[in-house]
Amino acid sequence: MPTHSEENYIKAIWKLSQGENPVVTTNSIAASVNTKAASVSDMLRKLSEKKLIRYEKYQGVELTASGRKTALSIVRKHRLWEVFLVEKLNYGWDEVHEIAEQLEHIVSDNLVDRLDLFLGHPKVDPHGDPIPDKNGRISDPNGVLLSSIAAGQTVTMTGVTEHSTAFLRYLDNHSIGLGCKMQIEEINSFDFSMNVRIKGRKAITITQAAAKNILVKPERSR
Amino acid sequence: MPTHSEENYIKAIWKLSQGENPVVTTNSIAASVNTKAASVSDMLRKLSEKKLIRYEKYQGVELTASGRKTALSIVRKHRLWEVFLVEKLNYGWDEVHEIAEQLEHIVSDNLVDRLDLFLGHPKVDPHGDPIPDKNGRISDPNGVLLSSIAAGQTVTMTGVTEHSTAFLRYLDNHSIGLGCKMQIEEINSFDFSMNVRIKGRKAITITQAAAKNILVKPERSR
DNA sequence: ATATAAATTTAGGCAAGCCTAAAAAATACA
DNA sequence: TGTATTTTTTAGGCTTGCCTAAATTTATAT
Ligand SMILES: [Mn+2]
Ligand SMILES: [Mn+2]
Ligand SMILES: [Mn+2]
Ligand SMILES: [Mn+2]
Repeated sequence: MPTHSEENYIKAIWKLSQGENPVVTTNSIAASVNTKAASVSDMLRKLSEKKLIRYEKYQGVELTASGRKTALSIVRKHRLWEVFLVEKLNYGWDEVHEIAEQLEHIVSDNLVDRLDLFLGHPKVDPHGDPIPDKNGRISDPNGVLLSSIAAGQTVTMTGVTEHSTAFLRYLDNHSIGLGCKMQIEEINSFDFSMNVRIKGRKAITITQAAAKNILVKPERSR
Repeated sequence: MPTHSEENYIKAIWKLSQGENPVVTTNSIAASVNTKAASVSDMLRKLSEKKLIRYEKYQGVELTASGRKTALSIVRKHRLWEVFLVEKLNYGWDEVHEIAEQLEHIVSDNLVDRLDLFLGHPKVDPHGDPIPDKNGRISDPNGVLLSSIAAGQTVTMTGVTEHSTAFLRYLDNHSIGLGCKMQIEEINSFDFSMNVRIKGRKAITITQAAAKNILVKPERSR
């Protein structure tokens, strides 16, 4: 059984490996788990001995199959608990991360199964991130960046790529959330901000910075 | 903030102090938290420095007001999570202890408040144990031992004083649970076992050993 | 009152996780 | 291609929480 701390490292490595490059650096892990690079080196040696990562000194690190399985089990718990907090305890999607960060370490396979059932087998968490199944299978993030959509298209919001409280509150304040159906009316050619109309509301402007962090699914076109 | 381990010690000391003698011994704590007496001595020094306990070497230990408050906050979380597990996730009352033992350490006052609300402000946990309020006020255990009841009386079960899986399963197998209304038909003078009829079922025999661990409330007599 | 036994504390040590400072390797760049 | 910079690892140390063995205190029983 990995320790609380090992789990945090494994999850961090998994997250960092989701970008283009699956090989993860010591410094990026340190930033991610809020420690110093020296502590990361210690931990990498340990995780390597436990065969959870492949590790060559100075060459970065990659999860093994076993490490990936561990990571996905933690991600599954994290996201299911987030659903619980939002759906059952009425938390806002900007408030749940810290608590889920703790709850993800509760050890009981059976508990996860029952929680999943209680929540109705949700497919995504409150941020639109897919929830891995109990075998560690996870679907691809569903959507493309809003910033890549052309004027005239209609899209439905499916997720965010940035989870900061500031950004999520910003979306709340503009009443933008998962499932919003919106039409891109115009893209300002100066700053690439978008004029967007959300189904039956007055149009709003979304800066490109924001649009780069919003995932949407285009209306199936013909 | 107390650590995970400190919380377990504080809660153990509180539990042990609930008997007749509020002063708790090193060995009893060791047994309770599954460590050795030497480790307990270490921890007592530390808790004493933090003013959570009053501690005189060789003289046993007592919680301070601050320690008691800490203990009751953990107990509150433990019992609320047990209610959640039984009421919402359909666990049996014999299955929840280990998981609640972990969940009780999740840090978030707000979470506890919301959980309490979600559960409908329960007054007792699945074992009939009272749930402290957010200010650390806790009501007395509600009931007297079934073994102290005279033949002829009618009582309602309100709790158990033993939480082992074996005992709780034994009660399940006899369909004895919280809220059962039962009439003591006869007490066998040889072994003090009780013939008990549960409202509308055939009579069963409860050994004195079992009756000593069952809490009941006598029907208000005249 | 002693002697023995039991309970408790102290001494010394170990593993996990973290840290800072110094050394070493990799990379950038002139 | 060699030097400067950045990244990473190693060395040495600290705290927490645990352990065993030894010392000390308290309780029990002649
Ligand atoms: Mn975490
Ligand atoms: Mn999420
Ligand atoms: Mn616990
Ligand atoms: Mn309970």
